Amino acid sequence: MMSEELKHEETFHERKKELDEETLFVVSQTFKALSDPTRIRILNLLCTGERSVNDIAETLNLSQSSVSHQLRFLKNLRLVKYRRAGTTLFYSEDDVHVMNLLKQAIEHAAHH
Amino acid sequence: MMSEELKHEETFHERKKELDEETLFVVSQTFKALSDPTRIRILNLLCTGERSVNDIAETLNLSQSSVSHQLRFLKNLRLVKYRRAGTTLFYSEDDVHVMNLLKQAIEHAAHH
DNA sequence: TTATTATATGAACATATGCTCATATATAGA
DNA sequence: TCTATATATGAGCATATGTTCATATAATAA
Repeated sequence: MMSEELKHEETFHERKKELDEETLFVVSQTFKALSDPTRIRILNLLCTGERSVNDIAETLNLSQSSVSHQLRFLKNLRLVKYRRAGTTLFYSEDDVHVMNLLKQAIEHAAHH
Repeated sequence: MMSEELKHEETFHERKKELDEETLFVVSQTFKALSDPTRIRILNLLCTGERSVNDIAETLNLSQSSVSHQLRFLKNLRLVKYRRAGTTLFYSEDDVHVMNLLKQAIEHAAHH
């Protein structure tokens, strides 16, 4: 029989179910990125191809500052990348898997 | 040529790209539910079958109150449901699609 | 160099979020 | 009825979040 000290520990069978802190952090951060309407609109726009910051701001009717802040957020998570052309930065998607999660959710929501 | 008033409106070709407010709200709410470590742990636990509130709290080392609050949140979004057995409420998952999004993200995060 | 254009950044602010604590409610049994 | 157990709820609090405003930085052209 198990000792008192061990009775709350996981058995081999249960162990794989619990998520380690690293995975938990990455997953929550990923979904956090997709939990804001502004970021969703930006990512959804980038689905159609690369766009400059001002282009995004004008197309989505957002302030340049707001877009820039959100792009920094998305870039820190490596969900977007950019290339420079003179003074203009063209942002584009950089994580196929996360974009897929977004597309699935949009598809599902739109069909209801 | 287009009038000044119409120059910023969407053409037929562009229209389907922009998300309507309803879709935007549903998608952001869905991902918001998945953006918190506590809720992720709860949902991940419910993947293995129904669980009582206290069971969840003890298994995940969370307070009863915290679990109850989060379950209310998840229930409002219809991501979980419950059945009563005496004074005990057994919660279980109630949205296969969202659970799938979670599983995909966990799989992807764990493989890196 | 100076001016212009595009973008980034930090501070300030209002709102949202998640937790704890105390307490309320609900069901079952004695 | 009274008691015990399981869960729900509201208030309060600390922290996180997203926006705006003003300004800084970077690249280019004159």
